[in-house]
Amino acid sequence: MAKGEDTKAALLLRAKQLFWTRGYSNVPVREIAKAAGVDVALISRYFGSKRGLFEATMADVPALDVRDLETSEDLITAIVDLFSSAPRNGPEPSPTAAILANAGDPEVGELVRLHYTRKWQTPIEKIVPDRSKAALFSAALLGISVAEKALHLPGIAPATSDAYKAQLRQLLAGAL
Amino acid sequence: MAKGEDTKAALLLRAKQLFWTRGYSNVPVREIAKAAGVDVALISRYFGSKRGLFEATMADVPALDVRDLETSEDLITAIVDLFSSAPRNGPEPSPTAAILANAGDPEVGELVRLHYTRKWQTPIEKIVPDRSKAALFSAALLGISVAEKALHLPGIAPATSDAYKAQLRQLLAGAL
DNA sequence: GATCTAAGTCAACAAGTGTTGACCTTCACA
DNA sequence: TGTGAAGGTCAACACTTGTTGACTTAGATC
Repeated sequence: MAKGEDTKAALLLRAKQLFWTRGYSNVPVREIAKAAGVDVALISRYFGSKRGLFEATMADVPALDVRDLETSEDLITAIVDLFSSAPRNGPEPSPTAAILANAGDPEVGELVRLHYTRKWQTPIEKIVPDRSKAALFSAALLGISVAEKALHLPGIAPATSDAYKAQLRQLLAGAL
Repeated sequence: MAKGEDTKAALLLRAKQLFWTRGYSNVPVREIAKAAGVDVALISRYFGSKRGLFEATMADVPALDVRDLETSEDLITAIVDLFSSAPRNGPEPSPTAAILANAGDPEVGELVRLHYTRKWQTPIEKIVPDRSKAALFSAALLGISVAEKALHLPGIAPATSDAYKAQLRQLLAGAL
């Protein structure tokens, strides 16, 4: 039973992998369907449209959880942990990559930017009341995450390294 | 005379404006030609192909000039100056925006990433010998520039403000 | 003025796009 | 066994894409 839910989930997973790495308009729906082992028409059936499928992938991204955090120091620790604990080569690519790949897209760019502010910047502002500082801080974080997980720039060490952690912590502390 | 050069320049300018904000594959060549007030076929004639035109826009970006810089302090000052002196609403969008909009593109992504390392990260490494630190530093810069010039995120003050400059300087200093 | 070349125009092409509607299959339930 | 719906398949649609080749125009050179 509930076979439909399985194909829905398969489509969603493949859509994340493709949309978030290559960008919304660079991925034909036929390719998503093929990767999911499913017919194209089912995308329209289950998600209404290609855009509907994309929206579903973004809706699936959890917001930064700051409920247990009090000070800026807590925030930095949490973020360094987050960066070093994230599954490095899992099947689901980083949502940060989604920003890089889609923020410029005329069709879904606005949606992506909205999700970024809602789920990342706004929570940070809860801990860092200075709006300008919080914006700068989260922007720097975005850059680092993007460079590491989407750009694959040379020179960025694995985030598990202690030396890297220390450098990251130092950079973040300087921003607050 | 040299009317051909004029249309070439017009095409290049419009291509920058469109490619760098919306991304390579989101911009049809017909739209570029229309914006330049020129026939589509001239893109193929003068630049060989759509991709050739894109490459021309990237080749036009100057590298970060670090010849007169010695210390990390010099570098920070130069960058803060660069950020606050850049024409904010000029016709040419920031090359940083080009990275955001195109780094994920399967067709031109590699080219864009190459330009980023060549023209931005490598010069920074000349001043900041620690490769890992330099990478983190330039990644943070990328994020800030992207957030300001391409994402238009809320909360990022105009870079001309003295308070913003001070915050930026502090963040950068923390990274080095 | 004739001639040659650079510059520009136009229509068409082949390929790929998202979406739809008609059809088939499977299976629980009466 | 018959019926209904849910899940899935297939071919076709209207549209947009980058590129090309044949054609026309403008300007300099002799």
